[in-house]
Amino acid sequence: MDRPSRQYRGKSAEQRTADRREQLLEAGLTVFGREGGDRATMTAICQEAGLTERYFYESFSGRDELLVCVVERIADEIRERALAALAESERGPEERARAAIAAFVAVLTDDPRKGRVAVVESTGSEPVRVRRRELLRQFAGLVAVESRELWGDRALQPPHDQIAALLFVGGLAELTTAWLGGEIDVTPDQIVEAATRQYAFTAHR
Amino acid sequence: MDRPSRQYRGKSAEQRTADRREQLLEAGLTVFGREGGDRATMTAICQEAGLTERYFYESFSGRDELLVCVVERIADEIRERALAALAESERGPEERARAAIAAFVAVLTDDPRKGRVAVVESTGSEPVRVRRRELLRQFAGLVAVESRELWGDRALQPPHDQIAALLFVGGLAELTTAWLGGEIDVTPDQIVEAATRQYAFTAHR
DNA sequence: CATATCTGACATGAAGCTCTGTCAATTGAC
DNA sequence: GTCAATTGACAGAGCTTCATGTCAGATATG
Repeated sequence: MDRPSRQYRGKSAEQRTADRREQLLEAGLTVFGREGGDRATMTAICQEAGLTERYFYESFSGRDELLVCVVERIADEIRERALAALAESERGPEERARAAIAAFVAVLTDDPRKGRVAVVESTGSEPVRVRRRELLRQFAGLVAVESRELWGDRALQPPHDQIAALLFVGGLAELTTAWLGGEIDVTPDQIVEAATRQYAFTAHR
Repeated sequence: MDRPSRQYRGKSAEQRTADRREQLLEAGLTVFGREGGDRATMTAICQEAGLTERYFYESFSGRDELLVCVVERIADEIRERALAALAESERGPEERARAAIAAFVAVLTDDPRKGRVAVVESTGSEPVRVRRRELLRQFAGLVAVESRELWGDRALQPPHDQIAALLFVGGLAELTTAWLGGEIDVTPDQIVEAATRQYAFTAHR
């Protein structure tokens, strides 16, 4: 009933809980990105985090909830950095698009774990896949809205804008996957260039 | 040492083995497509096929080998029907591309199990994912080769043709996924149309 | 019919994961 | 210093799957 909460190692109960949650998310990103979705078990993540399973349930209901959070944080970062890139960019439509795409690719290349999780492993387990789809649609919507800003009257009308956005986002994901897997010999710049070119064509009429 | 093989229910030992293999592949397609990659266990597949685990090992070394075979058969069918569509089509480059794309989409829509397996579930477990990537690259290469036939001198040079092909194939997969999941309100025709339009633009200079 | 092969149902053990519980050691509050 | 809160290590039950084994009944052959 009462709350026998007190300081421990100079931190409040809330801070400690938050710290452990952060440790678990970080460990989840590491294991998920390194070992893959199959081996990203609660046991493995707890071991990586140096915490007991008990603390897992303190912050998450189970494996899937954590993995979804991991994916979500990456999506947040991509969104933030892409929007920031758009805010900074003041040039023409195509240049603005290029800046946003470059920001997206940069997130995935700066931290390989994030790249693998976001683009490869996020399609593994069902709950994560569902969330991935929602996020992708969200980005597709963002792309569609931004297209209207960029192209004005020449922007596509629904549902053609959604179709174009999905074609664009899916293609970029596949291309990034191939690059992350070392299966195609291209530079991140070439990826950005090709994606920008395609976007510039498909996002308006 | 010797081969105590004989007829059983009017079939030879080889036929019976082949029949069971076929049953398992069919059951694998059904379970894989209905329940998803997580639940497509050997146990479940054997139950669906009405066979014992013993016969599983008769034809496959394990779960992954069967799932890879399932994916491969779908890929074969897509390849065959796409090439057949190209062979029948005698019109211009864009029309030929449309015919091939329509054949691809048709395979996935004629049998929803195949659609889900090929486009959604094939990204689940690692060995299947690896095979999926190989097949996608193969198709991307096919797209690249065909582009050279279609566009001649105006076709892209390596690695730009591979980049364009991956952007195209990945986008088509994502769009098809959204459609199969009922997340976007489009018709197969619209998918074919949008994909054709994009292909016609990105596959040459 | 007699015998060997083939089949399908069931049993079994090993392994991994989830989730709960126990308990000694550490740390902070009084 | 004393005591309660907190932590981390570990044990263990329950579950699912994998992989192999057993065995009675069905089927073909002579």
